[in-house]
Amino acid sequence: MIPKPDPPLRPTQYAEHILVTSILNGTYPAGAVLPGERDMANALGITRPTLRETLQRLAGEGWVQIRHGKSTVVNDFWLKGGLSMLGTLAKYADFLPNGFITRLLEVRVTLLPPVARLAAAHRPQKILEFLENCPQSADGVETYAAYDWNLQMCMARESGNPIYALILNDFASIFQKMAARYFRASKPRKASLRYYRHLARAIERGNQSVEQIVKKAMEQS
Amino acid sequence: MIPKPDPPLRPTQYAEHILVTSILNGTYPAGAVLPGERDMANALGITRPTLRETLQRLAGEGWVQIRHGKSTVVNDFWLKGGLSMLGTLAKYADFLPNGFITRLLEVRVTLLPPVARLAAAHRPQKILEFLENCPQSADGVETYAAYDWNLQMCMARESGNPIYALILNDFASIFQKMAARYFRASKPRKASLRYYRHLARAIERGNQSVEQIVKKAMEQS
DNA sequence: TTACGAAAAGTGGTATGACCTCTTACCAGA
DNA sequence: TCTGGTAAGAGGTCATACCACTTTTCGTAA
Repeated sequence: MIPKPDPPLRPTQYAEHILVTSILNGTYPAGAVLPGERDMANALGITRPTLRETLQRLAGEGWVQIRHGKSTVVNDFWLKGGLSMLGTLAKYADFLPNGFITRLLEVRVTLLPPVARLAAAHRPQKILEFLENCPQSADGVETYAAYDWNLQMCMARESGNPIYALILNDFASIFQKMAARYFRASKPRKASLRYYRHLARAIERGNQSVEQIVKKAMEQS
Repeated sequence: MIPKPDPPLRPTQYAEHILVTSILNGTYPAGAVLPGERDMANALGITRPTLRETLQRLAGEGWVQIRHGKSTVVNDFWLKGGLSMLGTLAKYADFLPNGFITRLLEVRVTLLPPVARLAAAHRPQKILEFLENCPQSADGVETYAAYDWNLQMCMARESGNPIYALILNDFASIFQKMAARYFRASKPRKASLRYYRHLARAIERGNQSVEQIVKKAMEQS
Protein backbone atom coordinates (compact mmCIF):
# COMPACT_ATOMS: atom_id res chain seq x y z
CA MET A 1 0.00 0.00 0.00
CA ILE A 2 1.47 3.29 -1.09
CA PRO A 3 0.73 6.21 1.20
CA LYS A 4 -0.80 9.22 -0.45
CA PRO A 5 1.79 11.97 -0.11
CA ASP A 6 -0.18 14.83 -1.56
CA PRO A 7 -3.80 14.59 -0.51
CA PRO A 8 -5.64 17.01 -2.75
CA LEU A 9 -7.46 19.33 -0.41
CA ARG A 10 -11.19 19.81 -0.84
CA PRO A 11 -12.10 23.37 -1.79
CA THR A 12 -13.45 24.13 1.67
CA GLN A 13 -10.31 22.84 3.36
CA TYR A 14 -8.14 24.63 0.85
CA ALA A 15 -9.88 27.89 1.64
CA GLU A 16 -9.40 27.31 5.35
CA HIS A 17 -5.73 26.58 4.80
CA ILE A 18 -5.15 29.78 2.85
CA LEU A 19 -7.14 31.96 5.22
CA VAL A 20 -5.67 30.63 8.45
CA THR A 21 -2.10 30.70 7.25
CA SER A 22 -2.63 34.20 5.85
CA ILE A 23 -3.88 35.34 9.23
CA LEU A 24 -1.15 33.59 11.20
CA ASN A 25 1.72 34.78 9.04
CA GLY A 26 0.60 38.39 9.13
CA THR A 27 -0.75 38.78 5.61
CA TYR A 28 -4.05 39.68 7.21
CA PRO A 29 -3.15 41.08 10.64
CA ALA A 30 -5.69 41.74 13.36
CA GLY A 31 -8.06 44.48 12.29
CA ALA A 32 -7.43 44.04 8.57
CA VAL A 33 -10.44 43.92 6.30
CA LEU A 34 -10.73 40.89 4.05
CA PRO A 35 -11.55 41.23 0.36
CA GLY A 36 -15.20 40.80 -0.56
CA GLU A 37 -16.52 37.27 -0.71
CA ARG A 38 -16.88 37.44 -4.48
CA ASP A 39 -13.28 38.53 -5.03
CA MET A 40 -11.94 36.09 -2.49
CA ALA A 41 -13.85 33.15 -3.94
CA ASN A 42 -12.64 34.06 -7.39
CA ALA A 43 -9.05 34.41 -6.22
CA LEU A 44 -9.19 31.01 -4.52
CA GLY A 45 -10.80 29.36 -7.50
CA ILE A 46 -13.87 28.25 -5.56
CA THR A 47 -17.43 29.47 -5.45
CA ARG A 48 -19.01 31.81 -2.98
CA PRO A 49 -21.29 29.33 -1.15
CA THR A 50 -18.28 27.09 -0.59
CA LEU A 51 -16.15 29.95 0.66
CA ARG A 52 -18.96 31.07 2.91
CA GLU A 53 -19.11 27.71 4.66
CA THR A 54 -15.47 28.11 5.55
CA LEU A 55 -15.84 31.75 6.54
CA GLN A 56 -18.82 31.03 8.76
CA ARG A 57 -16.93 28.24 10.43
CA LEU A 58 -13.90 30.42 11.06
CA ALA A 59 -16.15 33.18 12.35
CA GLY A 60 -17.66 30.69 14.80
CA GLU A 61 -14.19 30.00 16.15
CA GLY A 62 -13.47 33.70 16.44
CA TRP A 63 -10.93 34.19 13.67
CA VAL A 64 -12.95 36.81 11.83
CA GLN A 65 -16.03 38.92 12.40
CA ILE A 66 -18.76 38.90 9.76
CA ARG A 67 -21.49 41.55 9.77
CA HIS A 68 -24.23 42.04 7.25
CA GLY A 69 -23.51 44.98 4.99
CA LYS A 70 -20.05 45.61 6.38
CA SER A 71 -16.72 44.16 5.39
CA THR A 72 -15.41 41.07 7.11
CA VAL A 73 -12.51 41.90 9.41
CA VAL A 74 -9.82 39.80 11.06
CA ASN A 75 -10.10 39.51 14.83
CA ASP A 76 -7.33 39.71 17.37
CA PHE A 77 -7.97 36.06 18.03
CA TRP A 78 -6.15 35.97 21.36
CA LEU A 79 -8.79 38.42 22.54
CA LYS A 80 -11.91 37.39 20.64
CA GLY A 81 -11.23 33.76 19.76
CA GLY A 82 -12.80 30.72 21.33
CA LEU A 83 -11.18 27.57 22.62
CA SER A 84 -12.24 25.67 19.51
CA MET A 85 -9.47 27.55 17.73
CA LEU A 86 -7.09 25.02 19.25
CA GLY A 87 -8.46 22.33 16.95
CA THR A 88 -7.71 24.43 13.89
CA LEU A 89 -4.39 25.64 15.27
CA ALA A 90 -3.26 22.06 15.71
CA LYS A 91 -3.29 21.65 11.93
CA TYR A 92 -0.89 24.55 11.49
CA ALA A 93 1.54 23.79 14.28
CA ASP A 94 4.38 25.46 12.39
CA PHE A 95 2.94 28.86 13.21
CA LEU A 96 2.56 28.26 16.91
CA PRO A 97 4.51 30.86 18.90
CA ASN A 98 7.36 29.68 21.06
CA GLY A 99 6.23 28.49 24.42
CA PHE A 100 2.72 27.80 23.28
CA ILE A 101 2.99 24.16 24.25
CA THR A 102 4.21 25.24 27.66
CA ARG A 103 1.17 27.46 28.06
CA LEU A 104 -1.03 24.54 27.12
CA LEU A 105 0.55 22.32 29.74
CA GLU A 106 0.16 25.06 32.34
CA VAL A 107 -3.56 25.07 31.79
CA ARG A 108 -3.62 21.32 32.13
CA VAL A 109 -1.79 21.53 35.43
CA THR A 110 -4.45 23.93 36.63
CA LEU A 111 -7.42 21.97 35.41
CA LEU A 112 -6.75 18.29 35.78
CA PRO A 113 -5.96 17.95 39.49
CA PRO A 114 -9.33 19.37 40.58
CA VAL A 115 -11.01 17.22 37.94
CA ALA A 116 -9.28 14.13 39.29
CA ARG A 117 -10.32 15.00 42.82
CA LEU A 118 -13.95 15.39 41.78
CA ALA A 119 -13.91 12.19 39.77
CA ALA A 120 -12.33 10.19 42.59
CA ALA A 121 -14.94 11.49 44.97
CA HIS A 122 -17.88 11.14 42.63
CA ARG A 123 -17.34 7.84 40.82
CA PRO A 124 -14.16 6.15 42.07
CA GLN A 125 -15.33 2.80 40.75
CA LYS A 126 -15.34 3.94 37.14
CA ILE A 127 -11.86 5.36 37.37
CA LEU A 128 -10.51 2.22 38.99
CA GLU A 129 -12.06 0.08 36.27
CA PHE A 130 -10.37 2.20 33.67
CA LEU A 131 -7.02 2.09 35.46
CA GLU A 132 -7.11 -1.71 35.50
CA ASN A 133 -6.91 -1.78 31.72
CA CYS A 134 -3.73 0.24 31.60
CA PRO A 135 -1.25 -0.62 28.85
CA GLN A 136 1.50 -3.21 29.19
CA SER A 137 5.17 -2.39 29.10
CA ALA A 138 5.45 -3.84 25.61
CA ASP A 139 2.67 -1.76 24.11
CA GLY A 140 3.41 0.81 21.44
CA VAL A 141 3.32 4.55 21.31
CA GLU A 142 -0.23 4.81 19.99
CA THR A 143 -1.54 2.63 22.78
CA TYR A 144 0.01 4.80 25.45
CA ALA A 145 -1.03 8.05 23.81
CA ALA A 146 -4.61 6.92 23.36
CA TYR A 147 -4.85 5.49 26.86
CA ASP A 148 -3.42 8.56 28.52
CA TRP A 149 -5.87 10.79 26.70
CA ASN A 150 -8.81 8.53 27.42
CA LEU A 151 -7.93 8.54 31.09
CA GLN A 152 -8.18 12.31 31.16
CA MET A 153 -11.49 12.23 29.32
CA CYS A 154 -12.74 9.51 31.64
CA MET A 155 -11.97 11.59 34.69
CA ALA A 156 -13.58 14.64 33.13
CA ARG A 157 -16.75 12.70 32.35
CA GLU A 158 -16.97 11.14 35.81
CA SER A 159 -16.20 14.39 37.59
CA GLY A 160 -19.90 15.18 37.67
CA ASN A 161 -19.27 18.47 35.88
CA PRO A 162 -19.73 18.10 32.12
CA ILE A 163 -18.09 21.43 31.39
CA TYR A 164 -14.67 20.00 32.09
CA ALA A 165 -15.32 17.48 29.34
CA LEU A 166 -16.21 20.28 26.94
CA ILE A 167 -12.94 22.02 27.66
CA LEU A 168 -10.90 18.88 27.24
CA ASN A 169 -12.65 18.08 23.96
CA ASP A 170 -11.24 21.26 22.51
CA PHE A 171 -7.79 20.21 23.66
CA ALA A 172 -8.18 16.80 22.04
CA SER A 173 -6.51 17.19 18.68
CA ILE A 174 -3.55 19.20 19.84
CA PHE A 175 -2.92 17.09 22.93
CA GLN A 176 -3.03 13.82 21.06
CA LYS A 177 -0.41 15.16 18.69
CA MET A 178 1.76 16.09 21.63
CA ALA A 179 1.26 12.73 23.31
CA ALA A 180 2.41 10.91 20.19
CA ARG A 181 5.74 12.67 20.50
CA TYR A 182 5.96 12.50 24.26
CA PHE A 183 5.54 8.73 24.47
CA ARG A 184 8.10 7.97 21.79
CA ALA A 185 10.78 7.49 24.41
CA SER A 186 10.48 4.64 26.87
CA LYS A 187 11.11 6.66 30.01
CA PRO A 188 7.84 8.60 29.86
CA ARG A 189 5.97 5.36 29.28
CA LYS A 190 7.43 3.83 32.44
CA ALA A 191 6.78 6.98 34.39
CA SER A 192 3.16 6.95 33.31
CA LEU A 193 2.72 3.34 34.39
CA ARG A 194 3.98 4.23 37.86
CA TYR A 195 1.64 7.21 37.90
CA TYR A 196 -1.36 5.06 36.97
CA ARG A 197 -0.63 2.54 39.74
CA HIS A 198 0.02 5.29 42.24
CA LEU A 199 -3.25 6.96 41.34
CA ALA A 200 -5.21 3.72 41.57
CA ARG A 201 -3.91 3.01 45.07
CA ALA A 202 -4.80 6.50 46.23
CA ILE A 203 -8.35 6.16 44.94
CA GLU A 204 -8.76 2.74 46.54
CA ARG A 205 -7.79 4.12 49.90
CA GLY A 206 -10.13 7.03 49.35
CA ASN A 207 -7.61 9.46 50.72
CA GLN A 208 -7.21 13.06 49.75
CA SER A 209 -3.89 12.81 47.95
CA VAL A 210 -5.40 12.27 44.50
CA GLU A 211 -5.16 15.92 43.63
CA GLN A 212 -1.52 16.11 44.64
CA ILE A 213 -0.57 12.97 42.75
CA VAL A 214 -2.11 14.19 39.53
CA LYS A 215 -0.58 17.61 39.92
CA LYS A 216 2.86 16.17 40.45
CA ALA A 217 2.55 13.92 37.42
CA MET A 218 1.40 16.82 35.26
CA GLU A 219 4.25 19.01 36.34
CA GLN A 220 6.86 16.41 35.59
CA SER A 221 5.86 16.09 31.96
CA MET B 1 -43.01 22.42 14.75
CA ILE B 2 -41.86 25.26 16.94
CA PRO B 3 -43.23 28.74 16.22
CA LYS B 4 -40.93 31.58 15.23
CA PRO B 5 -39.94 33.88 18.10
CA ASP B 6 -40.81 37.55 17.92
CA PRO B 7 -38.03 39.11 15.88
CA PRO B 8 -38.37 37.39 12.52
CA LEU B 9 -35.27 35.24 12.54
CA ARG B 10 -33.09 35.05 9.49
CA PRO B 11 -33.28 31.66 7.81
CA THR B 12 -29.90 30.60 9.12
CA GLN B 13 -30.80 31.53 12.69
CA TYR B 14 -34.21 29.96 12.32
CA ALA B 15 -32.58 26.70 11.26
CA GLU B 16 -30.25 26.85 14.24
CA HIS B 17 -33.17 27.48 16.55
CA ILE B 18 -35.12 24.49 15.26
CA LEU B 19 -32.14 22.14 15.23
CA VAL B 20 -30.80 23.04 18.66
CA THR B 21 -34.18 22.94 20.38
CA SER B 22 -34.97 19.67 18.64
CA ILE B 23 -31.75 18.19 19.94
CA LEU B 24 -32.15 19.59 23.44
CA ASN B 25 -35.77 18.52 23.86
CA GLY B 26 -35.10 14.99 22.70
CA THR B 27 -36.70 15.07 19.27
CA TYR B 28 -33.28 14.13 17.91
CA PRO B 29 -31.54 12.31 20.76
CA ALA B 30 -27.85 11.46 20.75
CA GLY B 31 -27.09 8.98 18.00
CA ALA B 32 -30.16 9.82 15.94
CA VAL B 33 -29.67 10.34 12.23
CA LEU B 34 -30.95 13.60 10.81
CA PRO B 35 -33.03 13.72 7.63
CA GLY B 36 -31.11 14.42 4.45
CA GLU B 37 -30.10 18.00 3.80
CA ARG B 38 -32.56 18.29 0.92
CA ASP B 39 -35.51 17.05 2.95
CA MET B 40 -34.53 19.11 5.97
CA ALA B 41 -34.09 22.30 3.98
CA ASN B 42 -37.44 21.73 2.35
CA ALA B 43 -39.13 21.07 5.68
CA LEU B 44 -37.66 24.24 7.18
CA GLY B 45 -38.59 26.32 4.16
CA ILE B 46 -35.00 27.36 3.48
CA THR B 47 -32.50 26.34 0.84
CA ARG B 48 -29.76 23.82 1.10
CA PRO B 49 -26.73 26.14 1.07
CA THR B 50 -28.31 28.14 3.88
CA LEU B 51 -29.05 25.02 5.89
CA ARG B 52 -25.53 23.81 5.27
CA GLU B 53 -23.99 26.94 6.74
CA THR B 54 -25.91 26.29 9.92
CA LEU B 55 -25.13 22.58 9.94
CA GLN B 56 -21.43 23.20 9.42
CA ARG B 57 -21.41 25.69 12.23
CA LEU B 58 -23.20 23.31 14.60
CA ALA B 59 -20.83 20.55 13.57
CA GLY B 60 -17.93 22.82 14.46
CA GLU B 61 -19.34 23.19 17.93
CA GLY B 62 -19.81 19.44 18.24
CA TRP B 63 -23.60 19.16 18.09
CA VAL B 64 -23.64 16.85 15.07
CA GLN B 65 -21.19 14.84 13.03
CA ILE B 66 -21.15 15.29 9.25
CA ARG B 67 -19.34 12.79 7.04
CA HIS B 68 -19.23 12.70 3.27
CA GLY B 69 -21.46 9.97 1.90
CA LYS B 70 -22.96 9.08 5.26
CA SER B 71 -25.94 10.47 7.10
CA THR B 72 -25.49 13.31 9.56
CA VAL B 73 -25.91 12.08 13.13
CA VAL B 74 -26.51 13.84 16.42
CA ASN B 75 -23.62 13.72 18.88
CA ASP B 76 -23.74 13.10 22.59
CA PHE B 77 -22.67 16.68 23.00
CA TRP B 78 -21.56 16.33 26.61
CA LEU B 79 -18.98 13.89 25.26
CA LYS B 80 -18.09 15.27 21.84
CA GLY B 81 -19.04 18.91 22.11
CA GLY B 82 -16.65 21.84 22.40
CA LEU B 83 -16.70 24.73 24.81
CA SER B 84 -18.11 27.03 22.12
CA MET B 85 -21.41 25.24 22.69
CA LEU B 86 -21.85 27.47 25.72
CA GLY B 87 -22.41 30.43 23.46
CA THR B 88 -25.22 28.67 21.65
CA LEU B 89 -26.61 27.16 24.84
CA ALA B 90 -26.91 30.60 26.37
CA LYS B 91 -29.59 31.42 23.81
CA TYR B 92 -31.70 28.49 24.90
CA ALA B 93 -31.35 28.79 28.64
CA ASP B 94 -34.76 27.22 29.17
CA PHE B 95 -33.35 23.83 28.31
CA LEU B 96 -30.40 24.02 30.67
CA PRO B 97 -30.45 21.13 33.13
CA ASN B 98 -30.82 21.94 36.80
CA GLY B 99 -27.56 22.77 38.44
CA PHE B 100 -25.91 23.76 35.22
CA ILE B 101 -25.22 27.25 36.51
CA THR B 102 -23.68 25.71 39.60
CA ARG B 103 -21.37 23.63 37.42
CA LEU B 104 -20.40 26.73 35.54
CA LEU B 105 -19.48 28.55 38.71
CA GLU B 106 -17.49 25.55 39.91
CA VAL B 107 -15.30 25.79 36.84
CA ARG B 108 -14.82 29.48 37.47
CA VAL B 109 -13.73 28.79 41.03
CA THR B 110 -11.14 26.40 39.64
CA LEU B 111 -9.87 28.64 36.91
CA LEU B 112 -9.91 32.21 38.08
CA PRO B 113 -7.76 32.08 41.23
CA PRO B 114 -4.70 30.73 39.40
CA VAL B 115 -5.33 33.24 36.62
CA ALA B 116 -5.42 36.06 39.15
CA ARG B 117 -2.22 34.85 40.73
CA LEU B 118 -0.45 34.77 37.35
CA ALA B 119 -1.77 38.17 36.38
CA ALA B 120 -0.75 39.74 39.68
CA ALA B 121 2.72 38.33 39.28
CA HIS B 122 3.08 39.10 35.60
CA ARG B 123 1.56 42.56 35.15
CA PRO B 124 0.34 43.91 38.48
CA GLN B 125 0.36 47.45 37.15
CA LYS B 126 -2.27 46.73 34.51
CA ILE B 127 -4.60 45.12 37.01
CA LEU B 128 -4.22 47.98 39.46
CA GLU B 129 -5.00 50.49 36.74
CA PHE B 130 -8.14 48.61 35.93
CA LEU B 131 -9.17 48.34 39.56
CA GLU B 132 -8.92 52.09 39.97
CA ASN B 133 -11.77 52.60 37.54
CA CYS B 134 -14.13 50.44 39.50
CA PRO B 135 -17.81 51.47 39.50
CA GLN B 136 -19.33 53.86 42.01
CA SER B 137 -21.97 52.88 44.50
CA ALA B 138 -24.61 54.69 42.50
CA ASP B 139 -23.88 52.96 39.21
CA GLY B 140 -26.43 50.67 37.61
CA VAL B 141 -26.63 46.96 37.01
CA GLU B 142 -25.12 47.06 33.54
CA THR B 143 -22.11 48.98 34.76
CA TYR B 144 -21.37 46.43 37.44
CA ALA B 145 -21.97 43.44 35.19
CA ALA B 146 -19.76 44.82 32.44
CA TYR B 147 -17.02 45.84 34.84
CA ASP B 148 -16.95 42.51 36.64
CA TRP B 149 -16.67 40.65 33.37
CA ASN B 150 -14.01 42.97 32.01
CA LEU B 151 -11.99 42.48 35.16
CA GLN B 152 -11.95 38.75 34.58
CA MET B 153 -10.95 39.21 30.95
CA CYS B 154 -8.30 41.71 31.96
CA MET B 155 -6.73 39.25 34.35
CA ALA B 156 -6.89 36.49 31.76
CA ARG B 157 -5.15 38.67 29.18
CA GLU B 158 -2.45 39.81 31.58
CA SER B 159 -1.86 36.35 32.98
CA GLY B 160 0.72 35.75 30.26
CA ASN B 161 -1.15 32.65 29.11
CA PRO B 162 -3.52 33.46 26.23
CA ILE B 163 -5.33 30.16 26.52
CA TYR B 164 -7.13 31.34 29.63
CA ALA B 165 -8.54 34.20 27.58
CA LEU B 166 -9.77 31.74 24.97
CA ILE B 167 -11.61 29.76 27.60
CA LEU B 168 -13.18 32.83 29.15
CA ASN B 169 -14.27 34.08 25.73
CA ASP B 170 -16.45 31.02 25.39
CA PHE B 171 -17.97 31.76 28.78
CA ALA B 172 -18.69 35.35 27.79
CA SER B 173 -22.29 35.26 26.64
CA ILE B 174 -23.61 32.99 29.35
CA PHE B 175 -21.70 34.69 32.16
CA GLN B 176 -22.83 38.14 31.19
CA LYS B 177 -26.42 36.97 31.28
CA MET B 178 -25.86 35.59 34.75
CA ALA B 179 -24.14 38.74 35.94
CA ALA B 180 -27.09 40.86 34.84
CA ARG B 181 -29.27 38.90 37.26
CA TYR B 182 -26.70 38.63 40.00
CA PHE B 183 -26.08 42.36 40.29
CA ARG B 184 -29.74 43.30 40.39
CA ALA B 185 -29.69 43.33 44.18
CA SER B 186 -27.59 45.89 45.97
CA LYS B 187 -25.87 43.48 48.34
CA PRO B 188 -23.79 41.75 45.65
CA ARG B 189 -22.77 45.13 44.30
CA LYS B 190 -21.45 46.22 47.67
CA ALA B 191 -19.72 42.89 48.19
CA SER B 192 -17.98 43.23 44.84
CA LEU B 193 -16.75 46.71 45.68
CA ARG B 194 -15.18 45.36 48.87
CA TYR B 195 -13.66 42.55 46.86
CA TYR B 196 -12.15 44.93 44.32
CA ARG B 197 -10.55 47.07 47.04
CA HIS B 198 -9.35 44.04 48.89
CA LEU B 199 -7.80 42.65 45.73
CA ALA B 200 -6.11 45.95 44.88
CA ARG B 201 -4.45 46.16 48.28
CA ALA B 202 -3.16 42.61 48.03
CA ILE B 203 -1.63 43.29 44.64
CA GLU B 204 -0.03 46.52 45.83
CA ARG B 205 1.65 44.72 48.68
CA GLY B 206 2.72 42.01 46.27
CA ASN B 207 1.85 39.33 48.75
CA GLN B 208 0.71 35.83 47.95
CA SER B 209 -2.87 36.12 49.13
CA VAL B 210 -4.27 37.13 45.73
CA GLU B 211 -5.24 33.59 44.87
CA GLN B 212 -7.04 33.11 48.16
CA ILE B 213 -8.91 36.40 47.92
CA VAL B 214 -10.23 35.63 44.47
CA LYS B 215 -11.16 32.11 45.44
CA LYS B 216 -13.08 33.32 48.44
CA ALA B 217 -14.96 35.90 46.41
CA MET B 218 -15.83 33.34 43.76
CA GLU B 219 -17.14 30.88 46.30
CA GLN B 220 -19.37 33.42 47.97
CA SER B 221 -21.26 34.21 44.80
C1' DT C 1 -23.28 77.69 1.14
C1' DT C 2 -25.11 74.34 3.93
C1' DA C 3 -28.10 70.78 5.32
C1' DC C 4 -30.82 67.15 4.17
C1' DG C 5 -32.43 63.05 1.91
C1' DA C 6 -32.84 59.92 -1.84
C1' DA C 7 -30.40 57.07 -4.94
C1' DA C 8 -26.38 54.16 -5.92
C1' DA C 9 -22.60 51.24 -4.83
C1' DG C 10 -20.58 47.67 -2.12
C1' DT C 11 -20.92 44.01 1.12
C1' DG C 12 -22.85 40.05 3.22
C1' DG C 13 -27.36 36.83 3.05
C1' DT C 14 -30.37 33.70 0.52
C1' DA C 15 -32.46 31.19 -3.40
C1' DT C 16 -32.28 27.65 -7.43
C1' DG C 17 -31.03 23.82 -9.60
C1' DA C 18 -27.64 21.23 -11.42
C1' DC C 19 -23.61 18.20 -11.09
C1' DC C 20 -19.59 15.79 -8.49
C1' DT C 21 -17.89 12.56 -4.96
C1' DC C 22 -18.15 9.25 -1.40
C1' DT C 23 -20.47 5.35 1.00
C1' DT C 24 -23.34 1.58 1.05
C1' DA C 25 -25.99 -2.18 -0.40
C1' DC C 26 -27.55 -4.99 -3.75
C1' DC C 27 -26.87 -8.20 -7.39
C1' DA C 28 -24.88 -10.58 -11.35
C1' DG C 29 -20.94 -13.23 -12.73
C1' DA C 30 -16.79 -16.11 -11.79
C1' DT D 1 -18.62 -18.43 -1.81
C1' DC D 2 -16.23 -14.79 -3.44
C1' DT D 3 -15.70 -10.99 -6.53
C1' DG D 4 -16.64 -6.86 -8.72
C1' DG D 5 -19.70 -3.71 -10.80
C1' DT D 6 -23.66 -0.89 -10.46
C1' DA D 7 -27.17 2.05 -8.64
C1' DA D 8 -29.18 4.68 -4.85
C1' DG D 9 -28.69 8.08 -1.42
C1' DA D 10 -26.01 10.88 1.36
C1' DG D 11 -23.00 15.00 1.65
C1' DG D 12 -19.81 18.40 -1.34
C1' DT D 13 -19.44 21.81 -4.91
C1' DC D 14 -20.71 24.77 -8.60
C1' DA D 15 -22.99 28.59 -11.16
C1' DT D 16 -25.86 32.50 -11.16
C1' DA D 17 -29.33 35.49 -9.77
C1' DC D 18 -31.54 38.21 -6.43
C1' DC D 19 -32.46 40.12 -1.48
C1' DA D 20 -31.07 43.01 2.62
C1' DC D 21 -28.13 45.97 5.14
C1' DT D 22 -24.44 49.90 5.29
C1' DT D 23 -22.05 53.41 3.60
C1' DT D 24 -21.16 56.77 0.27
C1' DT D 25 -22.45 59.88 -3.10
C1' DC D 26 -24.68 63.57 -5.03
C1' DG D 27 -28.43 66.42 -6.17
C1' DT D 28 -31.94 69.20 -4.23
C1' DA D 29 -33.96 72.34 -1.07
C1' DA D 30 -33.47 75.50 2.88
